[in-house]
Amino acid sequence: MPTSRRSVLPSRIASAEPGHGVTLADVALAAKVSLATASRAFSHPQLVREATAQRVHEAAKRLSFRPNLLGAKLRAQQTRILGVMLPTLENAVFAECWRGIEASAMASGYSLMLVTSGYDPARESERVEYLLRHRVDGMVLTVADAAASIVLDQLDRESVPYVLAYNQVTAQGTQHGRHSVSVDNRASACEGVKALIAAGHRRIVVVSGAFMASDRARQRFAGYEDAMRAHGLAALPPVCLPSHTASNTAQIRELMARADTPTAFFCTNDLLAIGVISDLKRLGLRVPRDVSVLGYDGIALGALVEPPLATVVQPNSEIGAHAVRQLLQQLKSGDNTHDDAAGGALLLPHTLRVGGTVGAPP
Amino acid sequence: MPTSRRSVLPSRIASAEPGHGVTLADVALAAKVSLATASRAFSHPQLVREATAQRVHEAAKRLSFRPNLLGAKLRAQQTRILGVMLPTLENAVFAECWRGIEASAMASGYSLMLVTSGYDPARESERVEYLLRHRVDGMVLTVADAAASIVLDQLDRESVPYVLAYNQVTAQGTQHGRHSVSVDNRASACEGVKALIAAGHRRIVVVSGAFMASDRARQRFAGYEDAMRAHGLAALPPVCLPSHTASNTAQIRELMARADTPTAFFCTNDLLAIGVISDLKRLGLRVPRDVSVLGYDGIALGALVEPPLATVVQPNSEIGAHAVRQLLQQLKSGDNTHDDAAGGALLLPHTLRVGGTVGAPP
DNA sequence: CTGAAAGCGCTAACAT
DNA sequence: ATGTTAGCGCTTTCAG
Repeated sequence: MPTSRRSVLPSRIASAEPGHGVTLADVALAAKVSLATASRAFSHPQLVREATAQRVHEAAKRLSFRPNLLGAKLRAQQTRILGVMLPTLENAVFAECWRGIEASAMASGYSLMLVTSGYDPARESERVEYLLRHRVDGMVLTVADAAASIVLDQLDRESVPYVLAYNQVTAQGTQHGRHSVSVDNRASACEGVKALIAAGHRRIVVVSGAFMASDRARQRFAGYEDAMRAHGLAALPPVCLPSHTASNTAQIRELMARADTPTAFFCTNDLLAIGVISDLKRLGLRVPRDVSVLGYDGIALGALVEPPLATVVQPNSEIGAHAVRQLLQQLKSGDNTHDDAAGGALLLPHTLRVGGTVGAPP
Repeated sequence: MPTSRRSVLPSRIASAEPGHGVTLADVALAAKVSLATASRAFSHPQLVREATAQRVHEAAKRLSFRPNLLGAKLRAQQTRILGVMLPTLENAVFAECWRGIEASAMASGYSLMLVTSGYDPARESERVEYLLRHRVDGMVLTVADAAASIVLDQLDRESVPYVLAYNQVTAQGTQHGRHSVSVDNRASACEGVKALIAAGHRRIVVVSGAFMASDRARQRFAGYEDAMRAHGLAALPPVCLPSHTASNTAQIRELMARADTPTAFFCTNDLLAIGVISDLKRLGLRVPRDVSVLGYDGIALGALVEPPLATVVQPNSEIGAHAVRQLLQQLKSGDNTHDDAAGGALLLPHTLRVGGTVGAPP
């Protein structure tokens, strides 16, 4: 009678908590089958006679049995849990991405464990270690700078399967067998800036949050340089605004007070763009009448405001969904990241949303 | 030699994956102590001689041992994992709340499992079941309508410890021993509307997303009625906009075309408010010159736009942090939710942000 | 098709 | 202070 030993546990109220404390052994007992058969009735129904399976399921329902995933996971030596590390959810880009991640993981029967890093490398390491202790089967993550990431190096060393989202693996990263899902940051930024140029702009300034720390900001800046160069225009030095969200009226004012005041801003993300537009308004400037602003990300909010934010649109939830799919595939084809020749950067199509905050120069 | 049996597992590459596959038994062996002592060196260092503990830790580092939380959790019969169910992260309110939840949980050594419900009751049940299978010790959640929530009833029945965030437990909920952390929705909304009235507005219309489905929308509407009544004004019927984010220019136009056109809108959340402001602009109306708009939530973005969104500010990340703290306390004081007399609604202070999109009526 | 039994990695009595 | 041992709930050979 393997059921009676549970009474040693402190203050377990027998029937007050249905499903809590009912084990597969109890179900087996109630269905008058062995533990093994009960297990099979759930995991491998084809290995058990129809009628027997029925009995087991009935007993399970009657006892409101809830399988304890912990036991299964421990035994199976794989958790079917995916770790997800994103910089923050307060930037809608990542919130939208999470939607894709969750949908994709759920659809494949995988669970998720989310942590945020706040773009802080120290926290990145700590959180990853934390995910690893939970024995996640793999991870989807966005790091500040993939090219200089201690945490990715560690993951490579331990050959933990992972897929980057948004960070775009470059030639150098490919050697490590890294995988990534993103848009083509450089080409898409170039396209966006070309649209600005096509609208008549010549003095275009890039505005970026932590420029040095973000690989994407740098890639997008390179795209800007490409576009400017292609049209024989001088690339201006980027302006770095301290925070991703705070208003920086002072810096903007200074910029607009210079001799050759820019006629357009290319902000490396939408949140920043929205902040810049507000700063501009505060200075009495109208957008796009006096200055044009182009963002990057394509968060839903951008389409909501008036005028709509012109921007380079990434398929955020798709990026998340594909990252999971990619990771799952990697898991299936053996734990070793390095054997998959199809690895590297998966580039998803971007689109341009123009009009709105982009117009002709004054 | 309990270490050699692991070789039966399929394709385990011995030293390629440090930490992966190294068990406490290996560490014990290397440190020449028993499994129990090795365990104690980590969990109860005071029960072990200094020098011994040292040896164990060294061995652990040398083998890059990473504890498998699964084993510990299974044995401990508590996972130290908290489930979190939020409607969506794409509304910044919940993203901000998550920040508080994560910080608070991490600080207390708890892990998190996040799911989103999309305000869909069916998905709510499914996701909660999912969390329960993972044996979360308790949950923090926000449901569409706490008063009519199947999932909360289930949680009550099974006496799973949980704390509501944003949903405000009312007298009826208190009987079930429910806990919640929120602002005082009704009083704060009332205050907000009074500010509108103080600015000179008389014809104030409430705009809400899914009104019938959201308890908070209803409570905030009640606050609006209180304010109107207190000033002898007629409460107008609320306007329900289908989506939380979509633009609804047509409906707004219709509203503004009526004889007694409202001079102010009270939107039951900030995202909605931002949408309404854009719709108004599209109709050629200026905010707050022609119409005033008051939001509710206090998302960071609202302070960023120009003019800044007038709104009722909730301490979102605090709500999350307190919900976790509350839950942890509940877990400590025994699993039974119903014995805690201190239960009920924890109300956090709200603030008002006026000016910006609220001005005098035309 | 079903059962018995051996663990997955860890912790906590219970002995020394 | 340390070792021995018995499981946590589940899956899965290996035998019948």
